[in-house]
Amino acid sequence: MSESTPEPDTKTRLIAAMQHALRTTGYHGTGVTEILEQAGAPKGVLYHHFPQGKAALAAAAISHTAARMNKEMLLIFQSAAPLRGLEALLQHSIQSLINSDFKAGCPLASATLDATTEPVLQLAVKQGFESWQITIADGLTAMGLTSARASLLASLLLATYEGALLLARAHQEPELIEHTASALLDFIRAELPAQAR
Amino acid sequence: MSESTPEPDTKTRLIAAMQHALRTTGYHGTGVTEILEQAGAPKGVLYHHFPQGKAALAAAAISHTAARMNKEMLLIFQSAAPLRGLEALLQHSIQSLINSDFKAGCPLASATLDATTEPVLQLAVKQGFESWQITIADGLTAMGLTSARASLLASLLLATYEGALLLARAHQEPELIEHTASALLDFIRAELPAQAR
DNA sequence: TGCCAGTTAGACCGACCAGTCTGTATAATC
DNA sequence: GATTATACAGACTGGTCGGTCTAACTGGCA
Repeated sequence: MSESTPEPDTKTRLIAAMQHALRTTGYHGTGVTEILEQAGAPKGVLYHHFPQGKAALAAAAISHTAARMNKEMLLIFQSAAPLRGLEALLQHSIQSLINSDFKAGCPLASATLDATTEPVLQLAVKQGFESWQITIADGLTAMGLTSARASLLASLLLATYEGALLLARAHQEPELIEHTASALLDFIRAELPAQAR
Repeated sequence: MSESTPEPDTKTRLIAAMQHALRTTGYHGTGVTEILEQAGAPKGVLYHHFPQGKAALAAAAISHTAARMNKEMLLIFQSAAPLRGLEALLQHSIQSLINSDFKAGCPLASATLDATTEPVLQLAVKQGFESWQITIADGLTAMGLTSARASLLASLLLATYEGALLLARAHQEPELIEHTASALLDFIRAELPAQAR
Protein backbone atom coordinates (compact mmCIF):
# COMPACT_ATOMS: atom_id res chain seq x y z
CA MET A 1 0.00 0.00 0.00
CA SER A 2 1.06 3.59 -0.47
CA GLU A 3 1.90 5.29 2.80
CA SER A 4 -0.64 7.96 3.62
CA THR A 5 1.57 9.41 6.37
CA PRO A 6 5.15 8.55 5.48
CA GLU A 7 7.24 7.65 8.50
CA PRO A 8 9.45 10.65 9.34
CA ASP A 9 13.15 9.92 9.17
CA THR A 10 15.16 9.11 12.26
CA LYS A 11 16.56 12.57 12.81
CA THR A 12 13.09 14.10 12.70
CA ARG A 13 11.78 11.50 15.13
CA LEU A 14 14.64 12.28 17.48
CA ILE A 15 13.83 15.98 17.39
CA ALA A 16 10.15 15.32 17.95
CA ALA A 17 10.88 13.07 20.90
CA MET A 18 13.17 15.71 22.43
CA GLN A 19 10.53 18.40 21.91
CA HIS A 20 8.05 16.27 23.79
CA ALA A 21 10.57 15.61 26.55
CA LEU A 22 11.33 19.31 26.99
CA ARG A 23 7.64 20.18 27.11
CA THR A 24 6.83 17.55 29.74
CA THR A 25 9.64 16.36 31.99
CA GLY A 26 12.34 18.88 31.10
CA TYR A 27 15.92 18.65 29.95
CA HIS A 28 17.50 17.11 33.03
CA GLY A 29 14.32 15.28 33.88
CA THR A 30 14.49 13.09 30.79
CA GLY A 31 17.25 10.62 30.02
CA VAL A 32 18.55 10.10 26.50
CA THR A 33 17.57 6.44 26.72
CA GLU A 34 13.96 7.48 27.24
CA ILE A 35 14.08 9.81 24.26
CA LEU A 36 15.63 7.12 22.10
CA GLU A 37 12.94 4.66 23.12
CA GLN A 38 10.22 7.11 22.14
CA ALA A 39 11.91 7.77 18.82
CA GLY A 40 12.40 4.05 18.29
CA ALA A 41 16.11 4.51 17.72
CA PRO A 42 19.20 2.93 19.20
CA LYS A 43 21.85 4.93 20.92
CA GLY A 44 24.42 5.22 18.17
CA VAL A 45 21.97 7.09 15.96
CA LEU A 46 21.78 10.04 18.32
CA TYR A 47 25.53 10.54 18.27
CA HIS A 48 25.62 10.05 14.54
CA HIS A 49 23.15 12.85 13.83
CA PHE A 50 24.18 15.00 16.80
CA PRO A 51 27.86 14.44 17.60
CA GLN A 52 27.58 16.99 20.43
CA GLY A 53 24.99 14.76 22.05
CA LYS A 54 21.94 15.56 24.14
CA ALA A 55 22.47 19.31 24.32
CA ALA A 56 22.76 19.65 20.56
CA LEU A 57 19.60 17.63 20.02
CA ALA A 58 17.76 19.79 22.52
CA ALA A 59 19.01 22.96 20.81
CA ALA A 60 17.73 21.65 17.48
CA ALA A 61 14.37 20.81 19.04
CA ILE A 62 14.07 24.31 20.46
CA SER A 63 15.02 26.00 17.22
CA HIS A 64 12.43 23.92 15.37
CA THR A 65 9.68 24.81 17.83
CA ALA A 66 10.64 28.48 17.80
CA ALA A 67 10.64 28.62 14.01
CA ARG A 68 7.27 26.90 13.70
CA MET A 69 5.66 29.21 16.23
CA ASN A 70 7.22 32.22 14.55
CA LYS A 71 5.81 31.19 11.20
CA GLU A 72 2.34 30.89 12.70
CA MET A 73 2.57 34.37 14.17
CA LEU A 74 3.75 35.85 10.89
CA LEU A 75 0.65 34.41 9.27
CA ILE A 76 -1.53 35.81 12.03
CA PHE A 77 -0.19 39.31 11.53
CA GLN A 78 -0.91 39.08 7.83
CA SER A 79 -4.55 38.33 8.59
CA ALA A 80 -7.39 40.80 8.97
CA ALA A 81 -7.70 40.58 12.75
CA PRO A 82 -4.30 39.87 14.26
CA LEU A 83 -5.32 40.31 17.88
CA ARG A 84 -8.04 37.73 17.47
CA GLY A 85 -5.47 35.47 15.87
CA LEU A 86 -3.16 35.88 18.84
CA GLU A 87 -6.04 35.11 21.16
CA ALA A 88 -6.74 31.96 19.17
CA LEU A 89 -3.07 31.01 19.31
CA LEU A 90 -3.11 31.36 23.07
CA GLN A 91 -6.29 29.30 23.31
CA HIS A 92 -4.60 26.68 21.19
CA SER A 93 -1.59 26.54 23.51
CA ILE A 94 -3.81 26.25 26.54
CA GLN A 95 -5.90 23.59 24.85
CA SER A 96 -2.83 21.51 24.11
CA LEU A 97 -1.84 21.94 27.73
CA ILE A 98 -5.22 20.64 28.80
CA ASN A 99 -5.11 17.78 26.31
CA SER A 100 -1.79 16.69 27.75
CA ASP A 101 -3.31 16.65 31.24
CA PHE A 102 -1.32 19.79 32.13
CA LYS A 103 1.95 18.08 31.39
CA ALA A 104 3.12 19.77 28.20
CA GLY A 105 4.03 23.46 28.29
CA CYS A 106 6.43 25.64 26.31
CA PRO A 107 9.77 23.96 25.59
CA LEU A 108 11.60 27.29 25.54
CA ALA A 109 10.41 28.20 29.01
CA SER A 110 11.34 24.80 30.30
CA ALA A 111 14.83 24.94 28.84
CA THR A 112 15.36 28.45 30.19
CA LEU A 113 14.99 27.27 33.76
CA ASP A 114 16.12 23.69 33.48
CA ALA A 115 19.17 23.65 31.22
CA THR A 116 20.99 26.64 32.64
CA THR A 117 24.36 24.91 32.41
CA GLU A 118 24.15 24.32 28.65
CA PRO A 119 25.26 27.39 26.70
CA VAL A 120 24.18 25.91 23.36
CA LEU A 121 20.66 25.51 24.67
CA GLN A 122 20.50 28.91 26.30
CA LEU A 123 21.55 30.49 23.02
CA ALA A 124 18.85 28.64 21.09
CA VAL A 125 16.25 29.75 23.63
CA LYS A 126 17.41 33.35 23.53
CA GLN A 127 17.28 33.47 19.75
CA GLY A 128 13.84 31.87 19.78
CA PHE A 129 12.38 34.38 22.22
CA GLU A 130 13.99 37.25 20.33
CA SER A 131 12.48 36.12 17.04
CA TRP A 132 9.04 35.98 18.65
CA GLN A 133 9.44 39.38 20.22
CA ILE A 134 10.49 40.95 16.92
CA THR A 135 7.63 39.33 15.03
CA ILE A 136 5.05 40.62 17.48
CA ALA A 137 6.62 44.06 17.70
CA ASP A 138 6.72 44.41 13.91
CA GLY A 139 3.13 43.26 13.73
CA LEU A 140 1.95 45.80 16.29
CA THR A 141 3.93 48.53 14.55
CA ALA A 142 2.20 47.69 11.28
CA MET A 143 -1.09 48.07 13.14
CA GLY A 144 -0.34 51.68 13.95
CA LEU A 145 1.67 51.78 17.16
CA THR A 146 4.99 53.57 17.48
CA SER A 147 7.85 51.12 17.26
CA ALA A 148 8.93 51.83 20.85
CA ARG A 149 5.46 51.20 22.20
CA ALA A 150 5.05 48.14 19.99
CA SER A 151 8.31 46.70 21.25
CA LEU A 152 7.25 47.23 24.86
CA LEU A 153 3.84 45.68 24.39
CA ALA A 154 5.35 42.76 22.48
CA SER A 155 7.56 41.98 25.46
CA LEU A 156 4.59 42.36 27.75
CA LEU A 157 2.55 39.98 25.64
CA LEU A 158 5.32 37.44 25.54
CA ALA A 159 5.95 37.62 29.27
CA THR A 160 2.28 37.23 30.04
CA TYR A 161 1.95 34.34 27.60
CA GLU A 162 4.82 32.43 29.16
CA GLY A 163 3.79 33.28 32.70
CA ALA A 164 0.18 32.32 32.03
CA LEU A 165 1.20 28.94 30.63
CA LEU A 166 3.39 28.39 33.66
CA LEU A 167 0.65 29.30 36.13
CA ALA A 168 -1.91 27.22 34.25
CA ARG A 169 0.41 24.29 34.60
CA ALA A 170 0.95 24.85 38.29
CA HIS A 171 -2.74 25.37 39.01
CA GLN A 172 -3.97 22.69 36.63
CA GLU A 173 -6.88 25.01 36.01
CA PRO A 174 -6.92 26.92 32.74
CA GLU A 175 -9.97 29.19 32.88
CA LEU A 176 -8.52 31.99 34.95
CA ILE A 177 -5.49 32.05 32.69
CA GLU A 178 -7.53 32.35 29.51
CA HIS A 179 -9.35 35.34 30.94
CA THR A 180 -6.06 36.76 32.11
CA ALA A 181 -4.48 36.82 28.68
CA SER A 182 -7.65 38.14 27.13
CA ALA A 183 -7.61 40.99 29.61
CA LEU A 184 -4.14 41.94 28.48
CA LEU A 185 -5.19 41.87 24.84
CA ASP A 186 -8.05 44.20 25.77
CA PHE A 187 -5.55 46.66 27.20
CA ILE A 188 -3.56 46.55 23.98
CA ARG A 189 -6.64 46.76 21.79
CA ALA A 190 -7.55 50.01 23.50
CA GLU A 191 -4.33 51.58 22.28
CA LEU A 192 -4.77 50.70 18.63
CA PRO A 193 -6.25 53.00 16.00
CA ALA A 194 -9.91 52.18 15.65
CA GLN A 195 -9.65 50.59 12.20
CA ALA A 196 -6.97 48.14 13.35
CA ARG A 197 -8.85 46.68 16.30
CA MET B 1 32.59 35.92 71.93
CA SER B 2 28.88 36.39 71.39
CA GLU B 3 27.79 35.41 67.89
CA SER B 4 26.52 38.42 66.00
CA THR B 5 24.99 36.21 63.30
CA PRO B 6 24.33 32.86 64.96
CA GLU B 7 24.97 29.96 62.65
CA PRO B 8 21.58 28.66 61.44
CA ASP B 9 20.89 25.08 62.38
CA THR B 10 21.47 22.26 59.95
CA LYS B 11 17.88 21.94 58.78
CA THR B 12 17.74 25.65 57.97
CA ARG B 13 21.02 25.46 56.08
CA LEU B 14 19.68 22.53 54.08
CA ILE B 15 16.57 24.47 53.13
CA ALA B 16 18.61 27.51 52.16
CA ALA B 17 20.92 25.41 50.00
CA MET B 18 17.94 23.79 48.27
CA GLN B 19 16.34 27.19 47.67
CA HIS B 20 19.51 28.33 45.98
CA ALA B 21 19.68 25.15 43.92
CA LEU B 22 16.10 25.52 42.72
CA ARG B 23 16.67 29.14 41.80
CA THR B 24 19.80 28.41 39.80
CA THR B 25 20.25 24.93 38.38
CA GLY B 26 16.81 23.48 39.07
CA TYR B 27 15.53 20.38 40.82
CA HIS B 28 16.89 17.71 38.51
CA GLY B 29 19.87 19.83 37.62
CA THR B 30 21.28 19.73 41.14
CA GLY B 31 22.41 16.61 42.92
CA VAL B 32 21.82 16.08 46.64
CA THR B 33 25.57 15.79 47.14
CA GLU B 34 26.02 19.30 45.82
CA ILE B 35 23.32 20.64 48.11
CA LEU B 36 24.84 18.89 51.10
CA GLU B 37 28.26 20.34 50.28
CA GLN B 38 26.83 23.83 50.16
CA ALA B 39 25.04 23.29 53.47
CA GLY B 40 28.18 21.78 54.98
CA ALA B 41 26.31 18.66 56.04
CA PRO B 42 26.88 14.97 55.52
CA LYS B 43 24.40 12.78 53.79
CA GLY B 44 22.71 11.19 56.77
CA VAL B 45 21.52 14.56 58.02
CA LEU B 46 19.28 15.10 55.02
CA TYR B 47 17.46 11.81 55.54
CA HIS B 48 17.22 12.45 59.26
CA HIS B 49 15.43 15.78 58.85
CA PHE B 50 13.61 14.81 55.65
CA PRO B 51 12.94 11.06 55.62
CA GLN B 52 11.19 11.46 52.25
CA GLY B 53 14.44 12.74 50.80
CA LYS B 54 15.18 15.28 48.11
CA ALA B 55 11.58 15.95 47.12
CA ALA B 56 10.50 16.69 50.69
CA LEU B 57 13.41 19.08 51.18
CA ALA B 58 12.52 20.85 47.94
CA ALA B 59 8.89 21.13 49.01
CA ALA B 60 9.97 22.69 52.30
CA ALA B 61 12.25 25.11 50.46
CA ILE B 62 9.40 26.17 48.20
CA SER B 63 6.95 26.63 51.05
CA HIS B 64 9.48 28.78 52.89
CA THR B 65 10.11 30.98 49.86
CA ALA B 66 6.40 31.29 49.16
CA ALA B 67 5.62 32.26 52.74
CA ARG B 68 8.37 34.86 52.90
CA MET B 69 7.27 36.48 49.64
CA ASN B 70 3.66 36.41 50.78
CA LYS B 71 4.54 38.19 54.00
CA GLU B 72 6.34 40.91 52.06
CA MET B 73 3.33 41.46 49.84
CA LEU B 74 0.98 41.65 52.80
CA LEU B 75 3.16 44.44 54.19
CA ILE B 76 3.14 46.21 50.84
CA PHE B 77 -0.64 46.22 50.69
CA GLN B 78 -0.80 47.70 54.17
CA SER B 79 1.36 50.60 53.01
CA ALA B 80 0.20 53.91 51.55
CA ALA B 81 1.16 53.20 47.93
CA PRO B 82 0.81 49.48 47.26
CA LEU B 83 1.41 49.69 43.51
CA ARG B 84 4.69 51.45 44.07
CA GLY B 85 5.54 48.77 46.59
CA LEU B 86 4.83 46.06 44.03
CA GLU B 87 6.99 47.88 41.53
CA ALA B 88 9.79 48.00 44.07
CA LEU B 89 9.34 44.30 44.80
CA LEU B 90 9.66 43.53 41.11
CA GLN B 91 12.74 45.72 40.86
CA HIS B 92 14.17 43.86 43.80
CA SER B 93 13.60 40.50 42.13
CA ILE B 94 15.18 41.69 38.92
CA GLN B 95 18.09 43.18 40.84
CA SER B 96 18.75 39.87 42.57
CA LEU B 97 18.61 38.22 39.17
CA ILE B 98 21.23 40.65 37.89
CA ASN B 99 23.38 40.25 40.98
CA SER B 100 23.40 36.51 40.44
CA ASP B 101 24.58 37.04 36.87
CA PHE B 102 21.14 36.01 35.58
CA LYS B 103 21.37 32.64 37.25
CA ALA B 104 18.86 32.89 40.10
CA GLY B 105 15.17 33.20 39.27
CA CYS B 106 11.96 32.18 41.02
CA PRO B 107 12.17 28.76 42.68
CA LEU B 108 8.45 28.16 42.21
CA ALA B 109 8.63 28.70 38.47
CA SER B 110 11.63 26.45 38.22
CA ALA B 111 9.98 23.66 40.18
CA THR B 112 6.80 23.97 38.11
CA LEU B 113 8.62 23.08 34.93
CA ASP B 114 11.44 20.94 36.26
CA ALA B 115 9.98 18.69 38.93
CA THR B 116 6.81 17.62 37.16
CA THR B 117 7.13 14.04 38.36
CA GLU B 118 7.12 14.94 42.06
CA PRO B 119 3.56 15.40 43.37
CA VAL B 120 4.74 16.74 46.73
CA LEU B 121 6.62 19.50 44.99
CA GLN B 122 3.83 20.35 42.57
CA LEU B 123 1.46 20.68 45.51
CA ALA B 124 3.82 23.02 47.35
CA VAL B 125 4.17 25.15 44.22
CA LYS B 126 0.43 25.26 43.64
CA GLN B 127 -0.26 26.35 47.21
CA GLY B 128 2.47 28.98 46.97
CA PHE B 129 1.11 30.53 43.79
CA GLU B 130 -2.42 30.43 45.17
CA SER B 131 -1.40 32.25 48.33
CA TRP B 132 0.25 34.97 46.25
CA GLN B 133 -2.73 35.32 43.98
CA ILE B 134 -5.11 35.66 46.93
CA THR B 135 -2.91 38.21 48.66
CA ILE B 136 -2.73 40.40 45.56
CA ALA B 137 -6.43 40.00 44.79
CA ASP B 138 -7.43 40.94 48.34
CA GLY B 139 -5.10 43.91 48.18
CA LEU B 140 -6.55 45.18 44.92
CA THR B 141 -10.07 44.66 46.26
CA ALA B 142 -9.22 46.78 49.28
CA MET B 143 -8.05 49.46 46.86
CA GLY B 144 -11.50 49.72 45.34
CA LEU B 145 -11.77 47.14 42.58
CA THR B 146 -14.56 44.59 42.41
CA SER B 147 -13.41 41.24 43.68
CA ALA B 148 -13.85 39.62 40.29
CA ARG B 149 -11.77 42.26 38.54
CA ALA B 150 -9.20 42.19 41.34
CA SER B 151 -8.85 38.44 41.04
CA LEU B 152 -8.35 38.69 37.29
CA LEU B 153 -5.76 41.44 37.52
CA ALA B 154 -3.97 39.59 40.32
CA SER B 155 -3.55 36.59 38.05
CA LEU B 156 -2.42 38.87 35.25
CA LEU B 157 0.15 40.49 37.51
CA LEU B 158 1.44 37.16 38.69
CA ALA B 159 1.67 35.74 35.18
CA THR B 160 3.50 38.80 33.93
CA TYR B 161 5.85 38.76 36.91
CA GLU B 162 6.82 35.14 36.36
CA GLY B 163 7.01 35.51 32.60
CA ALA B 164 9.10 38.66 32.87
CA LEU B 165 11.58 36.99 35.20
CA LEU B 166 11.80 34.08 32.81
CA LEU B 167 12.39 36.26 29.77
CA ALA B 168 14.90 38.41 31.63
CA ARG B 169 16.80 35.27 32.41
CA ALA B 170 16.71 34.05 28.83
CA HIS B 171 17.70 37.43 27.40
CA GLN B 172 20.19 38.26 30.13
CA GLU B 173 19.03 41.82 29.65
CA PRO B 174 16.74 43.27 32.30
CA GLU B 175 15.81 46.75 31.14
CA LEU B 176 13.09 45.83 28.71
CA ILE B 177 11.54 43.61 31.35
CA GLU B 178 11.47 46.35 33.99
CA HIS B 179 9.64 48.62 31.57
CA THR B 180 7.33 45.78 30.67
CA ALA B 181 6.13 45.18 34.19
CA SER B 182 5.80 48.91 34.81
CA ALA B 183 3.59 49.16 31.75
CA LEU B 184 1.26 46.55 33.19
CA LEU B 185 1.10 48.38 36.51
CA ASP B 186 0.17 51.52 34.58
CA PHE B 187 -2.76 49.66 33.03
CA ILE B 188 -3.91 48.59 36.47
CA ARG B 189 -3.34 52.03 37.98
CA ALA B 190 -5.70 53.48 35.42
CA GLU B 191 -8.53 51.33 36.76
CA LEU B 192 -8.18 52.33 40.37
CA PRO B 193 -10.19 55.05 42.05
CA ALA B 194 -8.15 58.27 41.99
CA GLN B 195 -7.40 58.35 45.69
CA ALA B 196 -5.95 54.82 45.66
CA ARG B 197 -3.42 55.34 42.88
C1' DT C 1 28.38 7.93 86.16
C1' DG C 2 25.18 5.85 83.19
C1' DC C 3 21.72 6.40 80.08
C1' DC C 4 19.09 7.85 76.09
C1' DA C 5 16.97 10.52 72.29
C1' DG C 6 18.39 13.59 68.83
C1' DT C 7 21.71 14.60 65.69
C1' DT C 8 25.91 14.24 62.99
C1' DA C 9 28.91 11.51 60.17
C1' DG C 10 30.32 9.19 55.96
C1' DA C 11 31.10 4.57 53.84
C1' DC C 12 28.44 2.06 50.88
C1' DC C 13 24.81 0.33 47.33
C1' DG C 14 22.30 -0.68 43.12
C1' DA C 15 20.29 2.00 39.44
C1' DC C 16 20.80 4.98 35.98
C1' DC C 17 23.27 8.66 33.57
C1' DA C 18 25.44 10.53 29.09
C1' DG C 19 28.59 9.12 26.03
C1' DT C 20 31.97 5.72 23.39
C1' DC C 21 33.09 1.89 20.70
C1' DT C 22 32.90 -1.65 17.26
C1' DG C 23 30.41 -3.48 13.94
C1' DT C 24 26.66 -4.08 10.26
C1' DA C 25 23.33 -2.73 6.75
C1' DT C 26 22.13 0.27 3.00
C1' DA C 27 22.71 3.23 -1.04
C1' DA C 28 25.17 5.84 -4.33
C1' DT C 29 29.29 6.11 -7.49
C1' DC C 30 32.46 4.23 -10.46
C1' DG D 1 31.16 -6.12 -8.70
C1' DA D 2 34.15 -3.02 -5.90
C1' DT D 3 34.44 1.07 -3.21
C1' DT D 4 32.95 4.54 -0.29
C1' DA D 5 29.94 7.44 2.52
C1' DT D 6 25.91 7.46 5.22
C1' DA D 7 22.93 5.54 8.49
C1' DC D 8 21.53 2.06 11.87
C1' DA D 9 22.47 -0.91 15.82
C1' DG D 10 23.47 -2.06 20.59
C1' DA D 11 26.90 -3.80 24.02
C1' DC D 12 29.71 -1.49 27.07
C1' DT D 13 32.09 2.10 30.32
C1' DG D 14 33.18 5.33 33.95
C1' DG D 15 30.90 8.28 36.64
C1' DT D 16 27.07 10.13 39.27
C1' DC D 17 22.53 9.63 40.96
C1' DG D 18 19.31 9.33 45.21
C1' DG D 19 19.02 6.62 49.07
C1' DT D 20 20.42 3.20 53.01
C1' DC D 21 23.01 1.71 56.83
C1' DT D 22 25.72 1.55 60.94
C1' DA D 23 28.42 4.00 64.06
C1' DA D 24 29.80 8.00 66.74
C1' DC D 25 28.96 12.12 69.07
C1' DT D 26 26.16 15.42 71.90
C1' DG D 27 23.60 17.49 75.69
C1' DG D 28 20.03 16.79 79.22
C1' DC D 29 18.64 14.20 83.04
C1' DA D 30 18.85 10.99 86.75
